[in-house]
Amino acid sequence: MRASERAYQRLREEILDGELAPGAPLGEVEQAARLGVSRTPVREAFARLEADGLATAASARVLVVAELSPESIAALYELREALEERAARLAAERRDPAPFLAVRRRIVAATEQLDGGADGLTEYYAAIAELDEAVDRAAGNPLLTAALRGARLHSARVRRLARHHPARLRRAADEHLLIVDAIIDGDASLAAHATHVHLHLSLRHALASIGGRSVA
Amino acid sequence: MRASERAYQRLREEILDGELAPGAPLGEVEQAARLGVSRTPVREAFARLEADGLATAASARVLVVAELSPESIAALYELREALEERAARLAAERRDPAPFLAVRRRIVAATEQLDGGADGLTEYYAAIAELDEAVDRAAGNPLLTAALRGARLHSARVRRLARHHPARLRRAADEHLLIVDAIIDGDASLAAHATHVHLHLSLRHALASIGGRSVA
DNA sequence: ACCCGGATTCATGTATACATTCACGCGCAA
DNA sequence: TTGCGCGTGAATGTATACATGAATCCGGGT
Repeated sequence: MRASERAYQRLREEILDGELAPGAPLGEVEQAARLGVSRTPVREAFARLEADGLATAASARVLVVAELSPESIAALYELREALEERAARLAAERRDPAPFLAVRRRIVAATEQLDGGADGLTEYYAAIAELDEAVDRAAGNPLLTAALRGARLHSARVRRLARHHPARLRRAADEHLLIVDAIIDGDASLAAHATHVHLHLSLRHALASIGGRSVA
Repeated sequence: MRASERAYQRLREEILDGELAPGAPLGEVEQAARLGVSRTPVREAFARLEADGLATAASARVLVVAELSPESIAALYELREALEERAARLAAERRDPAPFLAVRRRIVAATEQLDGGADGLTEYYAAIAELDEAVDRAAGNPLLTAALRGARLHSARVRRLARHHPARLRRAADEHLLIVDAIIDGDASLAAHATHVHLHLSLRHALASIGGRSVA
């Protein structure tokens, strides 16, 4: 694999996992040394991270890991609402239930294994990721999918911050199933509204979970 | 100014203006020679263009100017609908009429000069750009603004393709004024619906104007 | 004549050397 | 003591040399 690709994925993972904390400075030489590549691929990785919004220019010449304040989390969910609602609506209008029937089974199965520790959690998130992908495919709008990709990246950061109780995950699964069923039924309006409700509750849980502390 | 910045802006302008036609290959050495810089800043410019969606990887190692088919235009307007409607709604809810009163005057003045040739057209688009900026400010959501920036970039390409008759521009101005008035009145619902209508009509005009030919 | 395989070539991918600019700190003067 | 100014340094910005690998073209075989 290309060195720039490895550098990008590694840095992205570290930012999403919180190993690189919000506000942490990103120096080319430092990261190049740490990752074992030259500055050139690191520069490219930095550029992609900045385009993703995971890194921001603190001043003219210093790049830092993007902040993650309650305000920015609220803004993120506002954006996701606009995008996911539209995507869900388009998916429902498509009327191609087959992939969603498959996703539905996977979500149900994953929910039953939620007490199985870390593996259960991983499978749960994988199932949700498959739902996202199915929605993107059905929506059939590459630009929308690209915009959603960025928003979901940020959501992964939030997810790690907000420790998810099994109770919340179980309820979230129900919300997801309602969305899936609406899409299967071709009920675009319900798909959109159910998506809205899900995001609203997710945001409320996330903000409550981090308790207002700015994770800078 | 940095060479990479100049290269990016120049290439972006040329893509938006159509001088670099959709499908045109972007070679590092070629553009570096043409722009009078080394490959390094050109690489950075290419990366930004790809992040903007103005360039896409045709194969593993060749980058081309992004296509602009009727399908992608429709997809673009679908994305803009989702984003602009939300932004207009947020702006209306903010209830800070002052900047919109100013923009309103500017749009009205620009509309009256629409027969004044190229200058009138430039002023018209500048007024619309000011409206976009005012909406972004009022929405107060940096992520939403960033997503809109990308979508509006693509719209600039479409605009150049669809030769705009004065009649359409005058009508578009009316649509914009309705949006502005809704925001001034704090009528979020009307602002969103008026935005929807405007984008719908703009898309219809654009598609009719380019007559279904795929501008690849 | 057609197809397959390998060498060649050229664009990209990476590393590194050089240029530039900004920031920090030290020293001098008021 | 404090403020200004210059020098030094360390970072980024740029250029270029080198490595890699994919696409093409040619030659041999079927």
